Amino acid sequence: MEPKVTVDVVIFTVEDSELRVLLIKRSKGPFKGCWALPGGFIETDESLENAAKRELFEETGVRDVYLEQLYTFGDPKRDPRGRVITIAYFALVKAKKVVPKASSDALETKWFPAHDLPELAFDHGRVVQYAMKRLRWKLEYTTVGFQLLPKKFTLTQLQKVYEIVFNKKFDKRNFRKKILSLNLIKPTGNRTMGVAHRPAELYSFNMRIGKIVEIL
Amino acid sequence: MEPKVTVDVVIFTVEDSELRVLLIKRSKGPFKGCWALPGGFIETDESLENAAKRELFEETGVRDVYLEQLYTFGDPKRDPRGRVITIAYFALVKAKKVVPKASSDALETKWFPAHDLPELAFDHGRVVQYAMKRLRWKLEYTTVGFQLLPKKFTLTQLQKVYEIVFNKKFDKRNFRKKILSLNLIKPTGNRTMGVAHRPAELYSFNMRIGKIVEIL
DNA sequence: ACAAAAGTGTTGAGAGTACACCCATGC
DNA sequence: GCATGGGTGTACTCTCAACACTTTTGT
Repeated sequence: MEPKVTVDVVIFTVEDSELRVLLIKRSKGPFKGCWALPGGFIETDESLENAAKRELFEETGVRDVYLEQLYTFGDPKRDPRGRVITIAYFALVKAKKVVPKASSDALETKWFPAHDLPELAFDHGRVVQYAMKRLRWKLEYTTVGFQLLPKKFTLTQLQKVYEIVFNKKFDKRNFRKKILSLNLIKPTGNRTMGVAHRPAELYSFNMRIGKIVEIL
Repeated sequence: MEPKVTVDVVIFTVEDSELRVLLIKRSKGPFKGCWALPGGFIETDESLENAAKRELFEETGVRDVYLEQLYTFGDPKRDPRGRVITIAYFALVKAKKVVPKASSDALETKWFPAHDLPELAFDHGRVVQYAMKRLRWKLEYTTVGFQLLPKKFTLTQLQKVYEIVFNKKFDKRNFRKKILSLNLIKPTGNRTMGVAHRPAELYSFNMRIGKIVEIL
């Protein structure tokens, strides 16, 4: 008896000073009506990464975002239908690009605050916890954080992303000193406009979009 | 058409000042007669981790060693028989404990130097490369290194493990200062005996066997 | 003028790195 | 007594953390 294989994707974004996860309300199968991670069975002749990209696109309409394999969950009892193994991925998207859509699997698709999730189907609660641990690690030791921001961004926006993910404040001067010393971003010469205070310099990431650097 | 699912285990040890990987010579199926990682199909009602432990025990006769999930490889073309997804694990064992055995899958079981491997079946070459990257990382940021040593060990033995895995020399004084400042090990009061030079203090790991600590 | 966020330097503590000699034992 | 690995301290550099005020804009 062969097991079935699915991919599930933990899709993160930062919006309104909050870390959010995209969930779907299941329209069929076990846990019908329950919130769950977007995902589905892999197709023949489709690599695991492509399956994850396909699921991501079906739920959010975005392509070309940061995506990495997270962990494979295979407890024999994790799905009441029988043996189902899931390869979990995690993705970072820019909030504005996403148009959550309903699909054949989902009655509804919605962003939830990562720190206040509903009960999830299967072992998806554990999967999200694991993804958040990985996200913190990645933000600390690589440049994935830029994936959550638009092409041009202010240092304050960047700092906010870090503060939201780590759920703690950083010192403004130290943060800026550290970031600038890494030579990963450069000022564009443009500034924010129409704000009721001093305008901020807009920076851009030096690397080609999607390139992730380890900063150990 | 459901995919098949296997687990493969990259088993490392350190012996004779060398990092080694355990390989089997395949007795059947594709790549018959070729060297490959130990592994096999998962059984119904067996968790992924238990499947990996079972494979490890079948090939080496050891239990209760360090084992962690590495990555899942699922390229549609990785196995000529059809769609086979493999969940790779990596394990660290103490060389002396292992009695490589032949098994139903293997004509022969042998340790190979990690830096001089033969051509491997499937995509196992890539799997081993990935495992070595993870091993270096783990050794740098956690205490898994102790898994490769006997209960009592000298600081020089410990340093050798690090030098072998990283393939570079460390300064003796700095290494000892660093290790001792972490308070992970304590002197046992015993010393090496019968050596043609000054005997060395034997240390032991503070934590219960198998406990891994992050040292970020 | 006032509210609101942008921007900017210095100091002290701790960690990492480089480096050379004496010690205890077996033969 | 000599060969072999065991064991030890100091000085410099660099990174991280703590800390407060001035600037620019819109209203």
